[in-house]
Amino acid sequence: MSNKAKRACDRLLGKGYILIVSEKPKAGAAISKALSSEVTECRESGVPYWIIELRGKRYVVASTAGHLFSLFTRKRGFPVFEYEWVPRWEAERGASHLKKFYRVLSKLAKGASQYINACDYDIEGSVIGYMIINMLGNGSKSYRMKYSSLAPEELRSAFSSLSDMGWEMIEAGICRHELDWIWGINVSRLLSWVTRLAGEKRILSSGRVQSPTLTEAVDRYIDYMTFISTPKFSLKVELRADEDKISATHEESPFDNREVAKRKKENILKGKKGIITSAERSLSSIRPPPAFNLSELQYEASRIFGFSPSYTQRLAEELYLDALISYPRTNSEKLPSTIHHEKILSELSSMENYRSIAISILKTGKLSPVQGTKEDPAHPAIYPTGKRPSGLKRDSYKLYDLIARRYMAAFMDEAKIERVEFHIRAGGENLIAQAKSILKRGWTLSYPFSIGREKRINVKEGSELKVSSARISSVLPGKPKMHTKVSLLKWMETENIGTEATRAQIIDTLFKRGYLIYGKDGVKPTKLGMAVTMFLKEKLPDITKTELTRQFEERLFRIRKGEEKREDVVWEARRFITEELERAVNMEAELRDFMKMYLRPEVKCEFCEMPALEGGLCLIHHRALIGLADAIEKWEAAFNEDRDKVLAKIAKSTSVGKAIRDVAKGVIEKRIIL
DNA sequence: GCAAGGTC
Ligand SMILES: [Zn+2]
Repeated sequence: MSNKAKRACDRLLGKGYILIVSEKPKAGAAISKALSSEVTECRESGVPYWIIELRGKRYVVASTAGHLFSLFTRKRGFPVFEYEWVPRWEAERGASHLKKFYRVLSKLAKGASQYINACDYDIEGSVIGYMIINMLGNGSKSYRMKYSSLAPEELRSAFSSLSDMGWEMIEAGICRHELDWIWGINVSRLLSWVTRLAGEKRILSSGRVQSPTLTEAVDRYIDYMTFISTPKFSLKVELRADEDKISATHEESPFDNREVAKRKKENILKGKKGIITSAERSLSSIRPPPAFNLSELQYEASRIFGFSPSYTQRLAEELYLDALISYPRTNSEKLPSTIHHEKILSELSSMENYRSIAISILKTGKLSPVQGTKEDPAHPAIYPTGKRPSGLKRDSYKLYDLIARRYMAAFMDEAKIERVEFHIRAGGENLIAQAKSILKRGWTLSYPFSIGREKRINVKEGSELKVSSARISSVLPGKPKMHTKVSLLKWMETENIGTEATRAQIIDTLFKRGYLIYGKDGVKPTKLGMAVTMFLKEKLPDITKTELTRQFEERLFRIRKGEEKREDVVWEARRFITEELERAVNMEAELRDFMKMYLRPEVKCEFCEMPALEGGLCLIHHRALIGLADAIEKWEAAFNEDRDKVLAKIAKSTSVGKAIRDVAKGVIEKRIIL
């Protein structure tokens, strides 16, 4: 910025103004542009602000970059409840970029005659704006501007109907910060302390969101390791009709008993031939999926490209800052009509890859995209802005393409699929073969990632078939999948803990702390992760439950409605945590020994490195032994074989959990008894 | 140093 322009900005500021505080530079730019056609853009140390005149009054639209202040304590040890709001750049490593925002906002806030909090209209936005006005301002009157998208007409109407600051929402927001801080800092310190007593010096952490997530990963791992169920037997038959190969399944498959399956198989092989007795056709329509919210984008990018959730988030944030896509940290699956779809689509139509699709949408004349059910108080679903991407790295372009295609798909027709179920009679047995064909591609022309393959079978009623082969395989229904980063993220979403902006980050924290690692089947806990989880479960059971978040939300909601006071809620949390921690400290030796047992067990499990708890087994192998004892008779009946043979089968089966195989081997080798 | 929550 030239010195001349800078002087012009300073001169305008000298004449007095009302300060509008926005949450991010993009929002500030949008607000100033919506309110006036003559905007003076100013910049100090790289931080932009905008000056406009409206009906004889001067306004300065300024911006922060999220939270400028956070809770901080100087005190060591626990319990600790002495905290204060401080500028983040002073207190946090890695927050130095906020110093320039702090300086510009300090200067602008001092000279303002009034304030308008125009941060996102949600609980955090209320705190962000309030803190800036309260900590940096001069005490002048303040107002709230409420909008749920950056559409100019909405911003204009929000500006013309300002409300009071919304103190209840601010109080609820501050309370959220305090409760998370009190729980998180105190329990983290307790954990670190106990671990130090147990002879290991490390910084550990626990929190309302991360701890239930860790527990979920551990629980799933244990389920996976100890999985066994009653086997069933599928009977698959390969047939031929001239050129065509047809895969069919016995209509009673899977069978409970292998002998029964064997008899049927022999009947079919003996019969040698089959005949199509009937063909049932069914049509189904598949509606286009709605435009992405962040977690669906993370899910699909993981499924289709193998991107981790935090990688996807980083790429999406870069695309957003390049103005190629809209705000990505949204929960919304809705595309409101205030977005200029026609303009975006015609811009997309100038891009080679999207031309024919975008043109065909525009030709229909009705631009009413599918709407999803999920909502967001401050942002719509993710959509391309229409700006042409150039010079993007490969992965960034892949993600952009996914977003653009998903956006266009929302405007397109349903896809139509025909399924045919062929009934086959062979050797006196009834078989079924499934065919699937796509009658109309519809939206899948734009978003071809979720329709599946066609499976055509060119036969009709009365066609004769030859039996080529038949195969029995045992299956174990209900095998759990180990978590991946993205399935953990989905779990957090369904449990409604964390936010779009933080979930991927929090999962990465669990890895950074050394609680979780990636094994070949997915996410698994380390020894430390297991120790922390068991400690929390056994010694502080209330903290690992998502129930805590539910109670949190209820109390915060009551504060928002003015039915409860922040001080009372914080005081209660403080009393509760004091009691819990005092109780813990009184059992110092017990806690230390518990942690020691998990970190450096004196007596190890017969089969692994974990501590032996009962009968020489760790909790996982103990549970596996019980599972095996439960299942063994059903296996004997299903295979119609004696115990030794069945145990040998289980010890080799890759369908049961590893801990089940371990204990089966142990029983065979007479290291343990069943 | 530890939380969870914003955004660069
Ligand atoms: Zn074990």
